[in-house]
Amino acid sequence: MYTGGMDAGDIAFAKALADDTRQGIMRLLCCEWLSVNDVVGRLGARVNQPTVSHHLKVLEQAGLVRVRTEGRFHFYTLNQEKVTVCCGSLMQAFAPDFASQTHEVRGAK
Amino acid sequence: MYTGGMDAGDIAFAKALADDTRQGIMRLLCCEWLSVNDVVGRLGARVNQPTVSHHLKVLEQAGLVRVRTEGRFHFYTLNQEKVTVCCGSLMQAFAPDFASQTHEVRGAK
DNA sequence: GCCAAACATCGATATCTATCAATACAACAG
DNA sequence: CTGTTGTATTGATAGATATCGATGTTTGGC
Repeated sequence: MYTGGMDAGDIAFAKALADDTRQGIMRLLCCEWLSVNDVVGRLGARVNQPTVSHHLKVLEQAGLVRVRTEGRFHFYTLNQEKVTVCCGSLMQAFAPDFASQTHEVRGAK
Repeated sequence: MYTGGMDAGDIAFAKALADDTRQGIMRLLCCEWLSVNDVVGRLGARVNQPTVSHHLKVLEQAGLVRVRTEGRFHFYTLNQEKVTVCCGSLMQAFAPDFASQTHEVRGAK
């Protein structure tokens, strides 16, 4: 453990992205709202429900997905603004010579 | 393991970033060339040499650092173009609604 | 109230990874 | 050639995490 840095946000963002299954889920949630079982279904028989729930929780705690509860269904979608902010932060930290075109994010929550 | 995606580059990039110590090293190497012992020294007494060598190897295999050998010294520096390309790729995949301002990278190797 | 569906949580396990001490390797100095 | 310095590699270990079966919890239908 390093514990000498200041922005834990970049670490949390990178950790959330550092898994194949999670990136697969993120692709599914990129442009639509899906329920947990929808995600399970689209991932095929490779992953089952508790695993998907676990990954969605990780993504939620990293602020990378939005959740909307409707009855007994929990719908998730990707938080593209968060992705944009984090990529911008990474650019500023690790590619300052290329970060001139600052990504403007209006109302990023 | 998911094994259903196509671009392993984003995974490798995220995994390389998903560690505090490695991000600390990346910050040091962002804008200058440093030898391994230079990095060890600047990290204070928190991490020692084999650990730094290990992290540098991980970063190198991810294409995130450039190496220049001079005598018995190995100098490393951050590859900002690679960071830029990977952030752009992440934006295209996970924030397509915000990825309009495509980051132009000339001669990114 | 009862059952089924959707989802979360728990417990166990296997794999991965970060770390360090010890050692090997390479280059330079004498 | 010998000793020293800079770095890489090895082996061992502790901690993290991805996965799944089993179970708990909540909601809706009857």
